[in-house]
Amino acid sequence: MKRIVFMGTPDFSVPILHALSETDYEIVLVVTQPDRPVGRKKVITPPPVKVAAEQLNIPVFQPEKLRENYQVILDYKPDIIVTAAYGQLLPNDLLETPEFGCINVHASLLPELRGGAPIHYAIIQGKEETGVTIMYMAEKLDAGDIISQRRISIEHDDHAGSLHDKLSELGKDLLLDTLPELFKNNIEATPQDETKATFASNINRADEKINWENSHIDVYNQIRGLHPWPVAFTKYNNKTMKIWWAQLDEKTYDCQPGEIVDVVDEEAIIVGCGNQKAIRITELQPAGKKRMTTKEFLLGYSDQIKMGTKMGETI
RNA sequence: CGCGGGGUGGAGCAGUCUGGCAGCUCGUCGGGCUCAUAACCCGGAGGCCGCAGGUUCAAAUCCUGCCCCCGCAA
Repeated sequence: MKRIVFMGTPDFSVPILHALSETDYEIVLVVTQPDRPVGRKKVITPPPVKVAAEQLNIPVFQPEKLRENYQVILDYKPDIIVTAAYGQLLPNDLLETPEFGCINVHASLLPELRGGAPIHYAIIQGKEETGVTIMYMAEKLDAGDIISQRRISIEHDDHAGSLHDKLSELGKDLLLDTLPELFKNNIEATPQDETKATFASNINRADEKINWENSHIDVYNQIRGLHPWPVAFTKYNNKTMKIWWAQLDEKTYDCQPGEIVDVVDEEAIIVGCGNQKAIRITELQPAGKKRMTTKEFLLGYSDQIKMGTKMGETI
């Protein structure tokens, strides 16, 4: 029976862990990030993979710095290390030790979208197709030789959340199909084409702010690419307003970027973008309030939404 | 003790500063109009105003403590 050490941290990794646990392979150890303070109240919270591993009665190891503290993993004598969104780079000692190597499940079609936020950026960049890649891990982030890939199309109304779930499932399936071939030494890995590498580093605050100068397509992709986390935002009346959901409006408007040009059926606020087209905001969240539909918002805030005023401006 | 907004019928809000009948929009129920309607007209139900204490003739409103939700920052 092959001995597997699984390394992962967020929700993306959980279905993969569960699937592995139902195979004939033995998961001897789960490595995940340490419990972290979460949210405003800083409640110490275990990562999803830890919760799942404990339910499966698998030992859990949570080094603060893997590079300085990995002997435990070697002691478990894994035949292979499988990672999926673990969150730390593996030291060379680990990469070189297991007989069948260290492989990673990555949520993009490498060499595109290397880095920590490939799902978000696949949508933000308006891609119509993405996928998952299983590759050997190299010292450099997400740069190892490709073992297998599987594609999936991005639907027009997909968002980061829906695509995340699909890719997690896809990655799980691909891993279950790939592992047997790997153990039979049936695979030949292909080096990545470095000239085609693109990067999707973690989302920062600036990436979440809507630039109304952009085309309505780009704005729409940004909104759905950041939904349901961390959510795109703009400014209105000098306060933060999160934009949870919107639709494209293909009509041409004579408008300034960010200008409110119309309110339709009392349930959508239409905001002009840089290309004279617009988006229809259908779900939003004013600062200090809960997420709500535009219809609900207008019941109480309609006097604050005036035609011709602009979103995105900090007064 | 990091900064800030908030808790008011089922939903979203006003009212609080300056104490004095619980208000708006929507939904809901009943009736009417209509070929018809999510449109329009009429009528009704639905509130411990987050919790506890204090001040007052009188508290959603002022004072004190607590709970909860959210936007930032980290």
